[in-house]
Amino acid sequence: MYDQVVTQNKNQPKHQVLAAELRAHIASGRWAEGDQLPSEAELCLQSNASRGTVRHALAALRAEGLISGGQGKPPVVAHAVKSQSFSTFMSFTEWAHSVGQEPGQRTIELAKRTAGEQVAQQLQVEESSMVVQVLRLRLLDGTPAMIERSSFEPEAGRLLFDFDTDSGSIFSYLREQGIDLARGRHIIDAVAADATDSELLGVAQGTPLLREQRITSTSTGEVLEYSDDRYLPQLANFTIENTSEHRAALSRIPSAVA
Amino acid sequence: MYDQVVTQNKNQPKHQVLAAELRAHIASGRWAEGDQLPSEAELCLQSNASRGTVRHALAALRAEGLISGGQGKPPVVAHAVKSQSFSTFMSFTEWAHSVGQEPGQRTIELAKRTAGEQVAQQLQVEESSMVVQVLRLRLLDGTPAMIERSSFEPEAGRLLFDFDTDSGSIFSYLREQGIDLARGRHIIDAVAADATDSELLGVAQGTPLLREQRITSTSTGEVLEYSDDRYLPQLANFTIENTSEHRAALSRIPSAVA
DNA sequence: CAGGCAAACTTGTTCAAACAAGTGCCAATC
DNA sequence: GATTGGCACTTGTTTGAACAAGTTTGCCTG
Repeated sequence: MYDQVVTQNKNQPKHQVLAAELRAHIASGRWAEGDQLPSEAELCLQSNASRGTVRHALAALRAEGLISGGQGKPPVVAHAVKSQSFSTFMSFTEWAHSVGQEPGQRTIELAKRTAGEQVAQQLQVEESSMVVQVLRLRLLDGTPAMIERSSFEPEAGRLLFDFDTDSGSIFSYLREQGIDLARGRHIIDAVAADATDSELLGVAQGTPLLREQRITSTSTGEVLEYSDDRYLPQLANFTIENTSEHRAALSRIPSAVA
Repeated sequence: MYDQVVTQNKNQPKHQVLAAELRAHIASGRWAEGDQLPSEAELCLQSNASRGTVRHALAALRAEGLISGGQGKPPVVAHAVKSQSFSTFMSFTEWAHSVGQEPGQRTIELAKRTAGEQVAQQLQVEESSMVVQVLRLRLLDGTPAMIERSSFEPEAGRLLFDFDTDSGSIFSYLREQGIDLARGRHIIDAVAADATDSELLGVAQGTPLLREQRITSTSTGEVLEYSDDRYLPQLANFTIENTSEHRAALSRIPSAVA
């Protein structure tokens, strides 16, 4: 069973290292759904950590819904939707790889233009401000899967003119360039495929698409990106679990009556 | 500022009581977005709890995305999507009330019938098993907002024949009857309005609807309900936030190529 | 053989101490 | 006036102890 010694990473707290290792064991299938984890006492011995530290790591996994259980019994692996790391969730490319599919992208347009009303509102700039916009078709295993319309505030966006947007992940590239992409807000609804969508995805106009609007901010809250991603719903969905013990952070939000 | 003394509730741990009180302060608007919470030292004094207990409560709020911040500074209220409690998320009626809207419902049908392939699969029963099904139109402030198709395994479902399904929340009623509704799984995608949807919601067939498929289980994992809820997307969406520090429990899931 | 009870084991909660690391403010110096 | 350093304050991590509460196992008795 769990016999790997936790190695203290100087840059990372012990509880985070342990949580990551436990996640890896679950992700690798070593502990399958329904399997019981080692007891806290065992984890303490094997990780050379105090019980408080072990519990701290387990609490993180509980909050993610990865494990569950109750007093008197070691935790079990939940029949779990695996939670996805920040970057896996934010980057289509990374996500596709993580689910064993080949990501692809075709850039339709990269432009600098005035924001317009909606983009201005989301990026918290003036309507007449210049922003950088990208329109891309994203593919999974060669199949068109999603249309991505991203708008960037100009400082971050100008970096994209030095990047081959057909090569992969803008999110990863910007992070490599030192841009602080740290927070995301995701609004999920449904829209009808417009003319561009229908042409690129190869579906009829009006076809229901699963839309994710994503707002990406720095760790201090400055908005850097607003993106409108439209998925073919037969190719992807969003899934979450909640329990009476742990709230799901997902909220159902009412909109104004049209 | 925070001057209310935390009262120890014998049935609830101190850290949960404190977390609930902090949530209430935020929800009431007493602490607005961006406002700083009292320091941990102050919270310890005022709640008569140890620093560990205070941090435990704050950790829960962090995991929900309700507060954020870093070392050396007290937490601030995030520009937060408020997380919703288990029951608020699972019950349309309770959710509507929580967002200040008047819920309504009109039962189209309550029936006992054989499950059929998809319901059987989701409820983990045989296709020829009898299940109880409800079709309802749900309204917000008198406006049609959602079509709900729920299927219950027979033990729980038979209780519904003694319940006025036009009066409110099935979820709440079943819980009051002692049914252990403790876990939920939610799959969000988009579908085209079918003939029933279009008639009840007053939209054209093929209109994109935001679909939430919900599977409700007991705390030990027995599936009790499968529901297919279809929202008018202009009336509701699902929103979540994630950060590089705290994963969102929501996952993007690929489906098989059609 | 079945049921009940006690003991051992397990997780959940609370408290406290110590140290690390980050923030902010004030005073001194250039 | 600007910059730097020091100090007080703040949060983050780790450890450990004690107790509560739940689970499991083994043994004994009917």
